Amino acid sequence: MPSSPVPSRPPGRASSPTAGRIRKRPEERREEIVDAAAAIALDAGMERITLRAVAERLGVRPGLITHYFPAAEDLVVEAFSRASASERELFFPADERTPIQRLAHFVDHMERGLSAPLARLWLNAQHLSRFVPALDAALQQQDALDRERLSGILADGIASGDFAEVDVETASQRILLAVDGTGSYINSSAELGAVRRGFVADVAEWTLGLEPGALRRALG
Amino acid sequence: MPSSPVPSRPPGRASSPTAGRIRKRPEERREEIVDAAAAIALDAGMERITLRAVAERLGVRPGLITHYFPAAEDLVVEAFSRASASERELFFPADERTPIQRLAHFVDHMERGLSAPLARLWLNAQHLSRFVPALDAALQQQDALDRERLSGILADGIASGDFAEVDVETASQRILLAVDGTGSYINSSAELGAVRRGFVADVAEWTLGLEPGALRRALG
DNA sequence: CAGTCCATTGGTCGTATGGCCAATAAGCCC
DNA sequence: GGGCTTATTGGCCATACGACCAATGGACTG
Repeated sequence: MPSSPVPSRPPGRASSPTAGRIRKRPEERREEIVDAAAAIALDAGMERITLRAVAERLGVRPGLITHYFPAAEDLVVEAFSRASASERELFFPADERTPIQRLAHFVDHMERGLSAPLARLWLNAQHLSRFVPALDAALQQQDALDRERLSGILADGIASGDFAEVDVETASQRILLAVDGTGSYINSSAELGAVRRGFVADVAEWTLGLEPGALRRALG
Repeated sequence: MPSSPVPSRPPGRASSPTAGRIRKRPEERREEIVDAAAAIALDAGMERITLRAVAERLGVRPGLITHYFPAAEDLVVEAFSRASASERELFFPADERTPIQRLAHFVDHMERGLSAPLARLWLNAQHLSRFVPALDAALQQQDALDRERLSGILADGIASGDFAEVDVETASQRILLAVDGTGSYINSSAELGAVRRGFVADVAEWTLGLEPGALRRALG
């Protein structure tokens, strides 16, 4: 995710103490920092976003991170939003399939565990927002975006007659509640049973008036 | 929760540097420590269980906590198990009501938000178990106990004809998945809408073949 | 080419953590 | 009552964190 994996250091040895100083445009550097923090959040957890960790990943001194984010907490929040937004695209492909196929893709993506990093991040943020009000706000925002996307699919499906004429807002909230319920086990080492694996699909079919198995069959 | 809130210090001023040294039976002291840690976990979060915080709550020196828990992490795990187990009793009253009433009580207890501390603790543990394998194990154990309790109610209800003849294991897992989904919003400042508030009841009624509203009516 | 701005560095400070250890004293046993 | 076990203390250490600041030097402007 970081736009430049490691800043190319001029001659000298790899970690030469006299390593060259690379000056970048503020916007570019800021992007780099947020990207690095988002990457850390995804694969090590948000509490691992420290000035030192981010700086090291970028081959830069910790003070520089402080320069861009005087309050480290703000970086954490921004990193979450970025990581969350970028992962969302994997869930909701912007192609032109039918509503039921798009919903099936969404459900399937999760049953296969392809969203594990995002699920972990989500759980992480849900807990951490207990201590970081700004993160709570960012979480609500990202949640609203998800609900919006899902509601769009559901509305299309109801219009096309694929789904029963249920309240879109209720249905999307229920499905996302099922997603959260399933996701809350993401860090568990227990084997994933059929009930948990199929919960989102079951809830979706129940609340949308589909016959059991309809989503799985829609994958084609 | 701590059996003795603050150890009575002999004469002298409250925080006298020459405060008396109180020697307790190891088992008793150990209980005290776990209780204090559990209390901290419930109202401040498990990451706030530190040697110093626990020691201060007991009016004792941090080194004493280390004496009983050479690895602080073990205290965290034990504190979680204790807090979780003690809160469980509030959910599953051991009285002699009908299955549907017991289930209704369980659902109602949550809709009213009476289980907020436990929900927060649960979310806390679900996230933290990512980094603490022993906590993951404890979490699975507590989860199994919950499922056992709930399954007992469901089995009774099916036997009595109150619930449809569904698979008990599937039903209890689904209901607890709904609980987890709802609980994942416990730290959100967003107002709790009707959909989220009623999700557990809706899922329970759906999966147990009850008519909508049956649980709410069973409260009497 | 000289001057200015500010991105970047290197270093320091205060705080908090878990862990370790020797000294102390409380209470039990003989 | 004397001695022994060990619960408890007080102190120290290494580490990691966020924050702050003066000095440096890269790049742009005139």
